[in-house]
Amino acid sequence: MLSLSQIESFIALVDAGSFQRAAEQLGCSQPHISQQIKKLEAQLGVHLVSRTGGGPRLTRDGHAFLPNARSLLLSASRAEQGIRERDFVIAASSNIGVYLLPPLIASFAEAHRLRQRMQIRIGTNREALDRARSGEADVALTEWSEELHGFDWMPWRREKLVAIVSQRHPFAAQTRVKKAALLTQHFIGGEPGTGTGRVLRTLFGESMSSLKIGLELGSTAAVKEAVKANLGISIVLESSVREERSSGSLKVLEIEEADIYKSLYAVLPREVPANSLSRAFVAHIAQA
Amino acid sequence: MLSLSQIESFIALVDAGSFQRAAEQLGCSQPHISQQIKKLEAQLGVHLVSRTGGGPRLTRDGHAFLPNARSLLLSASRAEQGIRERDFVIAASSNIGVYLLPPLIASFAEAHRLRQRMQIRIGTNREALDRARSGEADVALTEWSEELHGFDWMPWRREKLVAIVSQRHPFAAQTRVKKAALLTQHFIGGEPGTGTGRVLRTLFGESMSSLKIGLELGSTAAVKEAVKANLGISIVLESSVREERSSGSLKVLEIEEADIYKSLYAVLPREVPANSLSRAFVAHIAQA
DNA sequence: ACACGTTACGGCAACCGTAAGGATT
DNA sequence: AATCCTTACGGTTGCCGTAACGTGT
Repeated sequence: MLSLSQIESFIALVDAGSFQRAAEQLGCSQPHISQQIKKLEAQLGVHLVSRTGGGPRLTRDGHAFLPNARSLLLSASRAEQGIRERDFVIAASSNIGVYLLPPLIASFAEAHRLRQRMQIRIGTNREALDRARSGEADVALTEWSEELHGFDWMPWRREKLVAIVSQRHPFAAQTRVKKAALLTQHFIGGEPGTGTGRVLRTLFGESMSSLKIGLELGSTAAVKEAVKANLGISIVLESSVREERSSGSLKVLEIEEADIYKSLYAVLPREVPANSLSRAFVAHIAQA
Repeated sequence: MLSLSQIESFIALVDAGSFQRAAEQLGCSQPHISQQIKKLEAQLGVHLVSRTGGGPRLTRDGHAFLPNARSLLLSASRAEQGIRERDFVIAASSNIGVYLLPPLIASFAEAHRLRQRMQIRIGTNREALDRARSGEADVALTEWSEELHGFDWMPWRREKLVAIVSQRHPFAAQTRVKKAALLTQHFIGGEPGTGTGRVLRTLFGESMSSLKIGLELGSTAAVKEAVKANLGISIVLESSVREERSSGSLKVLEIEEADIYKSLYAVLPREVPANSLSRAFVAHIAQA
């Protein structure tokens, strides 16, 4: 196995033009350079430098090896650097990533004078969790969580859920709606596994089965469009319809008899130290 | 300083999916893998893998490091390979490279069943020597040589020198020319430092100064064209005008009173072992 | 209880320094 | 004689094995 310190000695020797100066350059003794080069030559099975007077001279083999040696040392330092300059990656469900994250990221980056670049990976809740699990992301922000060995998961916000209907819907004139009334309507579901189903289950309990789910769509954006087209009603995060509420393109109804909230979770590897950026980020969004 | 064997352990760990299998794969003990990874992590200042049950899992840092680690190991093996597959490089003066070398190379490659590729670097004699000296070439073939510390130089052929004149030249009808007659003609010189000057000096001795050198051109090809244009006469290697002699575009005259020859030299580093390809090549061209 | 990784420990080799010995100018 | 590299030598370090110990399923 080649050794990088031997390569380093070789490069230093070439650049310095003598064993002595190479030793000074690397801050070691001169015989050490001799040994390193000798080891390297033994390893490669060829002579790299000729020492026959008038200073060391690269042999043909040495010349052939030199560019490879340089690039090897370079990629080594790049590999070492790279790990400290890697981006900070947040995996989020689309709801969170689209509607909640942008301002949080902005304030976090400003508060921490962040020099690192940040990336957001938006996907389903499942994908976000998998990204944290596989190490592809530093932290996952999801709408539900589960026990994962080696991972901490903590709620960082409670988001209010509201019912939405189109302007032409019978409920459009109301600002509130009774729980029971929802059961009479065609219901449009969003991304499977967002946890909304769980919330509904706790909300409706036994009567859950009488809920008429007409459409199951892949994203909140799709759900909103379907509701605008008056295909049914839905329940979404309040913050995801802020825009439509003020423009009036959707009617937003508070659900009576029960404030229903969905907790949002942050998931990150347990071994991440308390003073890490990941933990700081979670702390930041939890208090924002 | 990063160590390649640590990187190797890391890659093996990732690929094998467990410390034990990585150890088997590398043929070492399992605790050794633990240590290597731990060292590597200490070196980088980050955790690369998380061991919290269910098999090792790459952390975010581990993921970021992985591609760099792979490429590092790859370039290391390439650097090691590369030196064994390097081309065999011959530096030659243009006369030799152009007029003598091609058939020699062909017969050498055939005789040795050469798997290596060969390269020829054609230049001046000075450049050829410098290329051998710097290690850019395995061997230099020149028309003269000098004492170089650490280098062997040996004559490998005596090439006959002949005078050339144009078809319209007064000497064109002759097949031989007297030494003294050359002094009456305008003389065209070739590449400076080819050694022809030295040959002429031994040929003419004291009368050298009466030689009328009209043109000093950069290459033998240029000299031949100038002679064809009847701008003067010249003295060149016999083998460099074989073509023109048979086509009649130049008249070739033997020089009377003295067979004049130029010795051709092979120069190669002294440390090159006797069983090397370089030595074999020199031996081959010397007896061809 | 079992599988898997870590820690503890010991022998041995390799590292890397100082000091002495060639070789070349 | 001076300069530069190599060789010789010794102390320390670190490698890498076996064996015992944690830890999580």
